[in-house]
Amino acid sequence: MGRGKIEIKRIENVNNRVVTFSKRRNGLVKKAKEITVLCDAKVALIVFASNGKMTDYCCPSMDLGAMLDQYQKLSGKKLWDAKHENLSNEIDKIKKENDSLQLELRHLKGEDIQSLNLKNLMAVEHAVEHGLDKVRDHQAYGEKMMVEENRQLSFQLQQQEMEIASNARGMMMRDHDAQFGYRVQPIQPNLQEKIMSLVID
Amino acid sequence: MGRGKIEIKRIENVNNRVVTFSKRRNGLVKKAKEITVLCDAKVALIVFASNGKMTDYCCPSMDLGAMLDQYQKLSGKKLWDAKHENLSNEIDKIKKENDSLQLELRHLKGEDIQSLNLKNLMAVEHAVEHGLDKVRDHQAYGEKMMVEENRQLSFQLQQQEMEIASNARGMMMRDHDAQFGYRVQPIQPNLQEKIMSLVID
DNA sequence: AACTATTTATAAGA
DNA sequence: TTCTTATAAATAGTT
Repeated sequence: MGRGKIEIKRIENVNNRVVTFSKRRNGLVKKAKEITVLCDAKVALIVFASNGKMTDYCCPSMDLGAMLDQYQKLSGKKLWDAKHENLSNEIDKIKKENDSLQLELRHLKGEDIQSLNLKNLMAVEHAVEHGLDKVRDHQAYGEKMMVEENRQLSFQLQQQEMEIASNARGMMMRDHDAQFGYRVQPIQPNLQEKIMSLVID
Repeated sequence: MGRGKIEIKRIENVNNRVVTFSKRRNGLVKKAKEITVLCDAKVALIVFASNGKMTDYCCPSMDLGAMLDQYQKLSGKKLWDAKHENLSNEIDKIKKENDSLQLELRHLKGEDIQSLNLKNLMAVEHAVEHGLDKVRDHQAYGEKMMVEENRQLSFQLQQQEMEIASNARGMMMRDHDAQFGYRVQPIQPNLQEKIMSLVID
């Protein structure tokens, strides 16, 4: 419908294609609106131009979400129900995992143990005893490290005092021995940090 | 476009309306196909007749699901993402809860305690000690109940023996004292079951 | 963005 | 529904 007949195939001239798109898209939306009004129809229309720009129309009597729900019912095709189901399943799985963790935790804290039989009760006792041992070992280790740190700090202090004494002597000797000056480095520089992290909140 | 001009308003004559719907719906789909081919456009079209019957068209280069994903991105409107987001958020929340439960559990078992500071470490120690006490109390309670149960069983046994002796005596007296017959009931009927659940796997 | 010659869609009738 | 056909509407090519 125009000055000349055209074949229905891709318009190669970019400009013509863009102009034709614009005209026909307007026509399509107009027709969609008309059939909606004339015939009481429900219409949803989404158009993407080749440049990605979108145009859409949805009849006023039903929103797109409802249209698509209806589409899924009538066509049997799934648009989002599948994803939806997967997520729901995952939630169920994680919730169960959560419940069993929570129960185990309560057992280790000595709660709800009425529900345990003797064998499981003994397993819990062993787990708890073992945990307690490890916690106490760890604390003992911390104390041991503290003692070691003390020893090292004392050592460094002594070294620094010696250095100061040496520098003082050097000054008195007009820097005569400066080439033999030295600086003490901590043997394990991060040790103190590690221990402090155990002690400080 | 036809024998006469028409106003764009609802066609009241049902038959005309249905016929017009049919013609215009075909026209709409045809136009949708044409713009798809001519202009490289992506088009999705869903039409419901007033009787509920559905017609749809989707360009061959993209399925409806992908079209709608794109629609949501470009329009910012949510069709099903809202539902999905809720579910995803819930999953995240539960997963985090899960992680912290798991960490707490490991701590109570004496694992990963390097990451605890002294204050938390002591809290864990107290929790574990308390749990151990409760587990041991519970076991002690079970043993005590066992002793008590034994005592009661002995008592019942004795009562039954007396009953049997009494019945034997009654028979000899030709049921003369039957109105004074009695039956021993267990004092705590479910006690044994409770204890067995502690002992049996 | 207008114009307009032509093609296409379709309203009414059969 | 389908076909026909007169007419309205859409639009291809042009300005």
